[in-house]
Amino acid sequence: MDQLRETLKGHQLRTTTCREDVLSTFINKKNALSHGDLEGALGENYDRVTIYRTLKTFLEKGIIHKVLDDEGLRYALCSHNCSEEKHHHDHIHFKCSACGETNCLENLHIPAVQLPEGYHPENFNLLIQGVCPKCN
Amino acid sequence: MDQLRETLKGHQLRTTTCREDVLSTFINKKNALSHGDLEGALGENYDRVTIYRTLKTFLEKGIIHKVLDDEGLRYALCSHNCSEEKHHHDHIHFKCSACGETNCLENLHIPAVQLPEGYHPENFNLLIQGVCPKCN
DNA sequence: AGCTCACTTGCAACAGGGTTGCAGAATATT
DNA sequence: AATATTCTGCAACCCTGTTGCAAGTGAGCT
Ligand SMILES: [Mn+2]
Ligand SMILES: [Mn+2]
Ligand SMILES: [Zn+2]
Ligand SMILES: [Zn+2]
Repeated sequence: MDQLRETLKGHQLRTTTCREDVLSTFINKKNALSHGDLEGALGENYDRVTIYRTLKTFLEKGIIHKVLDDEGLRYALCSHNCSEEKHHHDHIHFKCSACGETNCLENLHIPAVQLPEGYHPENFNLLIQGVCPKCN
Repeated sequence: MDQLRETLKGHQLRTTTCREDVLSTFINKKNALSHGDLEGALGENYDRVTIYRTLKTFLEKGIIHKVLDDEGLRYALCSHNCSEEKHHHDHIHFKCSACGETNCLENLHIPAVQLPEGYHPENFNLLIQGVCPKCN
């Protein structure tokens, strides 16, 4: 609980109950969350718009990162300390077609790809869909 | 023009001007297109809903495939003959942050990944963002 | 060519996701 | 406690995508 305040403070963010709750939701549920997920978990306490703005703020500050998905965006905690300037994510995301959860596979990073002449890659995003260990 | 009819017929689809126009738009522009792109190109001729339904039909029949994107879905032609049952796509998509175009890199396929025990992968989707040859 | 039936389209209406402006509330600082 | 700054809630709005239904069209057959 004080951990949360530390994290927020560390990113120059004021401590508000909404930010604490959103952050602790990300920490408790381990998987990637959509805005809808958060609204489901916290919707009675906070306005939709506030949750949107909290996500946007967390994104900018490097607290969470986007997770691509074939049916809408999700977000997950940045494990390493990402900053406002630099997100460094080269890990793989796995979406289970059975339980629907999307998870970061933090220690599996995306293999290097030899691109043709002239391409300057900056950012990689690999989503693998299939069945996760819990569901097979 | 007769090529289009052939393709549609080959997928058990009736020939309609909307389907012909959507298909030829995909063929002419080489890059991945969103519904909005198509609406921009053909919107005066067809209703939005019809374009949505055309995309859905083409998807189901294996004429086009989804392209993941951090700001909404796009679609691109399937190069190999995909069917209603089986899409086989393991190629990389590249999105240029300068011109905004997303393209299939058909001959670059996604490198194999060694997943931990218990994961059963079925589908891979790799999006690389950066600057394309035209824009650097 | 004309008939028929199944499929396709346009329209209207709706649901969901996401954004913006602004006034009031809460936070951090003094 | 007073202040400046930031954050929240609300309302309004736009964009994307879906559904139901009636009218229109395509393809196969006579
Ligand atoms: Mn991740
Ligand atoms: Mn492709
Ligand atoms: Zn699962
Ligand atoms: Zn470019």
